[in-house]
Amino acid sequence: MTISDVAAELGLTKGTVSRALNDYPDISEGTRLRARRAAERLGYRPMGSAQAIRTGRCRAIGLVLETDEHDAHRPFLDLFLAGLSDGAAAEGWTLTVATAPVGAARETYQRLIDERKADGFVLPRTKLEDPRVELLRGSDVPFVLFGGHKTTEGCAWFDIDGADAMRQTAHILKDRGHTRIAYVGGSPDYAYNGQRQGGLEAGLAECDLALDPTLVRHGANNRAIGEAVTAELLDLPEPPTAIVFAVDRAALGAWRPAEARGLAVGRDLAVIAYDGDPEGAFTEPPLATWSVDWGQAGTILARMLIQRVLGAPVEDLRATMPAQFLDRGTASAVIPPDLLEREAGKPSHKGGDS
Amino acid sequence: MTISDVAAELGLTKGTVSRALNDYPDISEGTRLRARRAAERLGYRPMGSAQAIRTGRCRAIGLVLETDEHDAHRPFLDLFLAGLSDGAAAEGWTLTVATAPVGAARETYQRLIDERKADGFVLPRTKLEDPRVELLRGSDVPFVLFGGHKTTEGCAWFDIDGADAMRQTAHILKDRGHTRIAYVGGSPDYAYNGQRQGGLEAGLAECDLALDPTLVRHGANNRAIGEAVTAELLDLPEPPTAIVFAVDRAALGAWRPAEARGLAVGRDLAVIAYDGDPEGAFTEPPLATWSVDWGQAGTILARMLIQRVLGAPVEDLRATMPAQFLDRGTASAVIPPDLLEREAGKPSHKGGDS
DNA sequence: TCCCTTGCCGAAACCGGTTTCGGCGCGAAT
DNA sequence: ATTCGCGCCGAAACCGGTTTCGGCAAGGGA
Repeated sequence: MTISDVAAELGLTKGTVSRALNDYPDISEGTRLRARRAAERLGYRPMGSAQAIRTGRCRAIGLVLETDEHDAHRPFLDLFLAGLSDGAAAEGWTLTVATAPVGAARETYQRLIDERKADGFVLPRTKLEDPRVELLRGSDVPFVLFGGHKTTEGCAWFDIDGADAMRQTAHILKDRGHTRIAYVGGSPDYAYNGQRQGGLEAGLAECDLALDPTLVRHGANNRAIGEAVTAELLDLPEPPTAIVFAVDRAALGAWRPAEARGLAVGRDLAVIAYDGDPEGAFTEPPLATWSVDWGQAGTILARMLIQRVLGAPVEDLRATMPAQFLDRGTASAVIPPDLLEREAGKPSHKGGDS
Repeated sequence: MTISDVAAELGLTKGTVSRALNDYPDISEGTRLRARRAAERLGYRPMGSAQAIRTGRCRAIGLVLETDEHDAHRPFLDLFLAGLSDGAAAEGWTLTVATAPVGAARETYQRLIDERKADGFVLPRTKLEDPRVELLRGSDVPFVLFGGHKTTEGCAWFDIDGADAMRQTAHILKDRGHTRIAYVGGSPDYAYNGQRQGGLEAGLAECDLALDPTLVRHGANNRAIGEAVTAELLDLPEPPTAIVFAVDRAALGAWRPAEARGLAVGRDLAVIAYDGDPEGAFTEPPLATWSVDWGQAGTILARMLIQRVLGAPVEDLRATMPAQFLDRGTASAVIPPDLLEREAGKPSHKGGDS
């Protein structure tokens, strides 16, 4: 079923039908309707490749997933893909997905670009220094960043407002009596790390508190490192009463060292993290965390990229989305006010450790 | 950089260059080489859409992921995609991914077919009764099943040999002294369920054992149901000493009811499951399970689909791959031989339940 | 010498759309 | 009665490839 078939059915030329279906102004309303009905009735849909050749657009958004990073598991990949797919489908676009070892990503992008398998790209997990940005900018291919970058000049971007989440985290912990609050960051290659720490510091400042440098750690992006760092923090002469993790998977490592020191997470030690990893729902108590709506993020990114391909200026294509706080058990550790008053900087909950 | 540019560079016509690059027999070896070198040097790559319009193939394999089933999380989706992508890239193909609510999948397929965004489809998680099969067969679109189907006539398919895994499971448990072995199946809509149960029965038969119908349960495909079923089994007058789960996520529900009855998983109760879910590595003790190499499965499926699109008969496109046993802690519960001899069908490990 | 292969390439049609250009027919303005 | 403008559509070029067809030149056999 081609456009010529539709045209023959109507006694028109294919050019006219094409213009009718694409809402050209030099087509009478009657003809436009007849064409639309005939296309519908005959089940005609334009072949993507055929229009791509003339319009230069294949109406596909590209997504290259970099495999390798073994600690970077993706529990939300399906949701993210669903969001992207929905956003694309809403405009009649589709999704071209490829994977590449982190080193060889360049060739993968290049092939997709050269063969015109995608009109632009969504860049997930952008790093502060990200070779993909230079590559795409150099090839003059539209793209949208998902995450921060050292310079966003000339870039469209989308991000979750992790800074604000952490700012609110400070208030939450302050309201529950905490003053000695530790921060455990993730991988320093990504912008989220600085953003979340900065947000926490800003929030603490609003509470007339400061982030104690001795209570700050970095590079914890998995459970094992999370355990080590938690142990380190709890063994300080003045250990924190609350630990804020930049990454859920690191926070999952808080239990063992805490229990080994006679502390119950959620009662003696408050833990708040970020990501909304589903595993956090199965801990005891469940992990309080800031969850990200990956589906909606995908939809927004798809929409932004399509706008970008269609010519929207990058300045109009920048947005953030708030994370949502899941106020679960690990955040309910409260420092009683009376304790606060008489305490003088000493740990208030030294428990059953030897 | 189009083929005309390459032709101009060489003083040839684009038709000649096209034939040279596509190994037509009426091109001299010298010209073929010159064309190849020039294309390489100029960085020419044929635009996919342009060749699709004439050849009828866009060199893309389609994958539609059905969202909805909230219990069907996909911890291996990234690996599977990587495998598919690799297999596709090896032949110069790409991957078109879409998602759809399970009910509306039909329209999604139809759109991809009509717009020629894919030359064929990989059908993940095929069910015994699967409307996708009829749809694609009716539209005469090539596809490869990943999983069993009520009838594989006219279908290319690939599957993991879960039956053989379960057959071996029977031997493993028998060798460790177990005779009262329970089977907890997953969703009956899928072929794997019957395959795994059948494999277990076959293996038991080889050990001169039979699967006791009172120790068989069905429909456990998540942790909550796994807990309920485990509790039920352990409360039987003659409880099993080993439970075989068709699905890891159901097996994760074995711990709570076991501990509530004073039984330690891996010591008093053997558990063997299937899937290789990463969460199983973090239980105490870690879950013994049959793991599937999703990456390689994807690569094979991609290769098979491409062959199918290129005209290979379905009879040549059928294969299975073995699962690999991860002999971890939960399988090490052993029934001592002496106990076996003097016991008379009574539970040997009734523990601290009231 | 003539004819018939054979190897090799140019020319052009073709795929299924989009887009440009030109012209017909009609009503309104001069 | 022209002329002009405008609405509307046909005709044809065009996009970047693939594929078919025809023909030229060299070589071989009679």
